Amino acid sequence: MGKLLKTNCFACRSRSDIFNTLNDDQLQRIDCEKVSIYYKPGEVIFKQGTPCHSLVCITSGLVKSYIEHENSNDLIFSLTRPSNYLLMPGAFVDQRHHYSAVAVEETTACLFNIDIIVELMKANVSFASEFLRKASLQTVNLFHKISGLTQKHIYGRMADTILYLASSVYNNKAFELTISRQELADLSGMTKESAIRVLKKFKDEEIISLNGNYLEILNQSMLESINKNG
Amino acid sequence: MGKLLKTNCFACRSRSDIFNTLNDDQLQRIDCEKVSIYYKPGEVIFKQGTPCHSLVCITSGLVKSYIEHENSNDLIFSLTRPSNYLLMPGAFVDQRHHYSAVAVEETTACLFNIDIIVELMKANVSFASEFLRKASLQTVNLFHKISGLTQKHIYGRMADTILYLASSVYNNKAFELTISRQELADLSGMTKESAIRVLKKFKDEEIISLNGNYLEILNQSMLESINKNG
DNA sequence: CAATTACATTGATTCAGATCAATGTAAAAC
DNA sequence: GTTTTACATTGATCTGAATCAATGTAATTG
Repeated sequence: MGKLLKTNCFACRSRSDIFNTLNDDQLQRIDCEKVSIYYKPGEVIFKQGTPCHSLVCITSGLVKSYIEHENSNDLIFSLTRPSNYLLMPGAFVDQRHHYSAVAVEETTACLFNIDIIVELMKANVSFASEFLRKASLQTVNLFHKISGLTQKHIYGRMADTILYLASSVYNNKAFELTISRQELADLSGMTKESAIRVLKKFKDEEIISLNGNYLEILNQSMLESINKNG
Repeated sequence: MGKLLKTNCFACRSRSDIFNTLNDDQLQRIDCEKVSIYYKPGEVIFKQGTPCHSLVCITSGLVKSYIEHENSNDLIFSLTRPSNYLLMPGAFVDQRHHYSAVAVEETTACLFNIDIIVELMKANVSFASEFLRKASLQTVNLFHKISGLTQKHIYGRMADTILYLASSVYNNKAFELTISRQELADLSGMTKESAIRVLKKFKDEEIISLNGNYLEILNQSMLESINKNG
């Protein structure tokens, strides 16, 4: 599970902006300490319920973060691209992961021991407040997710997912999906069958075009309206 | 909306434990700066979408925190008792409240300007890390809430709510409800009518007793089992 | 290249829980 | 003490989305 890689924090193009607050000595410290790992699609980065040791920064690829349920579908609450890291609120509560993280595409990530991160937060106030800012952003996003899941119907939820993919994951109105229909469903809090039916409806109404995994938003404003009202 | 009260942080019996990390000078600072307010049941403490200026510490009473939806029911994600404060992730993101807070019982609260809180976090590492710990706990609780809302049926969700009320709100297996049936429903992510029907079923099955607003848990283990599996 | 395996699609059916519609109850206001 | 108003309860009906059941399609494997 994961192949070791050689990397350098100073030259890193996928460095998370929270590390910009560190001075050279501090950056040196995490550079020495870090472990860089390669994951194949489908490989587990960490699993819900397990002890939480490391801060994970994604340096290439795509990762899904999801809440696991015993006899029910997973709920993906976030897809993470390079320069972002996987937040671990459990690190400050019960030292357990409260969700699972799995590579969706080929992924590389740097792991930093959480004790060193805590140490740096104590030594560097800007680093700590940047960290709190990111943690708060995640919480705000969770409020948004709860809101969507409880208030909206499947059409609105899928519209939200498509807009999220275009704006935050593939950064384009047209993209080749690297996630499955099941994952599209898990992102939208519905079953695979419902996801397929909703996508078909959007296609029939020429809101999107979809051929295999190639998706293009044809009517953005309609999609936004469905997201808001449906 | 709210009557001014005279209080003292040093002698306060309802002081949040995050303030225990402060030295006397720092405590003096927040004591001088704070504003203490009385709220009647139903009064708004802050409203979703409005600018976020203050950290709110509850010193007596009970407060509901809920996500508002335009044409749909509210979703209460937390009830807050004294010694706890209302977290405001928006303060570090977009300076907006992402949920509303309303007094359920007669409530008093102390408001601290967020700038002073941020200043103290910079001056006092323990205070900052205690703050991050509380924020992380809230996030973990939100994961739990999402999980329950998407995975469980109404019986499991109401069982969760009753157990939450007994363990974290009224601190007793038997209690006089100070929240309405609608609020019970908003806590459990269902309609008022469904909440009433579920409560009736629990009563018929002698899992709880319920007379008016007096609720008693008769079969705790059954309730836990429904919470887990239903 | 046939066979296995994983993923995608479509239709038929079911059901949990919402909505709609009264009616009951009790506290507060005049 | 009657009226108003808010909250609680119950039953009937409806419906969105899940589940169940095939079948289709494409990629991988021996």
